[in-house]
Amino acid sequence: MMGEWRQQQQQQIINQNLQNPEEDDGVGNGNGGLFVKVMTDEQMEQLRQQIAVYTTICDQLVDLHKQLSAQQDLTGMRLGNFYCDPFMASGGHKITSRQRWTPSPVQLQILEQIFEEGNGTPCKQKIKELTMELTQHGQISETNVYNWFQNRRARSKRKQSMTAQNNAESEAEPEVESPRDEKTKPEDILSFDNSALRAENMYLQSPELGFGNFDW
Amino acid sequence: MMGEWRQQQQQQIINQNLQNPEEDDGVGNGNGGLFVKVMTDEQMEQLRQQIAVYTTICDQLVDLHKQLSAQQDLTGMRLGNFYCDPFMASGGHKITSRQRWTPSPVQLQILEQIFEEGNGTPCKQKIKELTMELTQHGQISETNVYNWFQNRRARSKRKQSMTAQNNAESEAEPEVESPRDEKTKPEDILSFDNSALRAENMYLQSPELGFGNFDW
DNA sequence: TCCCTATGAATGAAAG
DNA sequence: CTTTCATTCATAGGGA
Repeated sequence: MMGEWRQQQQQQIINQNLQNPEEDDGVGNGNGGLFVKVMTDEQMEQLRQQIAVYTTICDQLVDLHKQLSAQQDLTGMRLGNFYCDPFMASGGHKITSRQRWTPSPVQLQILEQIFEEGNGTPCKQKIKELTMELTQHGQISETNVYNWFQNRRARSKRKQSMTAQNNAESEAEPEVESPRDEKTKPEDILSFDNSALRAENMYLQSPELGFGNFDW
Repeated sequence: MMGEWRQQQQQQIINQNLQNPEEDDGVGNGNGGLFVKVMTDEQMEQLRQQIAVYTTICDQLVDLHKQLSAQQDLTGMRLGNFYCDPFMASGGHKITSRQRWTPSPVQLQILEQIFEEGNGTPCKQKIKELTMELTQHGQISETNVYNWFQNRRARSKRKQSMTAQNNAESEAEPEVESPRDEKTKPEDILSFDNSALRAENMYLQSPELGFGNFDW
């Protein structure tokens, strides 16, 4: 049952944290791109483990939640959206003043995934479909989706050209500006499979979870 | 418990996260500790955010669970039976320690001067040049310059209209801003902080473990 | 220690 | 699509 949570798991988690403090020395100020960090295999492994721990935790929580909600899901509370419901105000105030759409974590995750899939500009039809799906996770309109993609793309682009722009004083421009989709990033040493993130909405719908795949 | 400090920051953190095509795994090989990875600041940031995403997910799941189980015991004893307690201090998880650029006096002076010159719109090219110049007076990136102008202009404008504020009437009601005390953070109904999590030191202590210890 | 203000940064939406 | 605007978030720094 839900009480099956292993405390030991916690212990284990905690034990994994014995990192190395130190490191920020010369790079204290955050100007992007010019500096690089160096990680040893060991550090990478540690990092990987920490993330794996999160994966596990999420997994278990999700499981727990499913059990719970299964045995009692008849109350007035909707479990689906635990993100901000635009109509429920806190402290009783401006119920309707939210003018700007704010993606819920789930929505964002989905959008991000679609975006990542490369198919740059989703056509009208797709947007419509997507909106349909996203609606299940909160208020959203097609315009929101459209704007989101527009912005996402524009910013992604800008950011990229900015990153590769740092030391380009000597050389004209390497290959910074490529006609390909921004789907391609310079080099992503650490690439997490966000399918695991999908898990967040899994507790709601998709029973299948992709927690095991952290193949980076 | 009177002067809590609200904190909500996950919302944003959750935002831009992964978007990388996965490629060489890099870490899987066990060729001894001599192998090192080089990461750019950007990549580091990305990693941070990815982890932060997990943190958030865990938080939310935990919260959801708590809501569920709490509901089982008794009824809405909590304020208004909101399933989410929007405000509540949390120990303050510094998941992402984003450093922020601070203009040096010289830089500021230069920027201010440019701004004064009226050319309100520093086109891209100019920004680039300006950045080049400013770099001689301290770390700075084009983004910084860009942001600076954006903010400078926006705030300048706002301040102006603020001064001309005539509708101090009680009924004017130009905007329906929250009646609760001014300083209270806006609705962060969305971000479930992990205070509850810590408060009961329940099953996990996820939030901090992820990043708190990994302060590279 | 706590709260407030100033301001760098993020981002939805709109204009161009 | 690209650039700009408006609003909001988050944090550094100051004051009591």
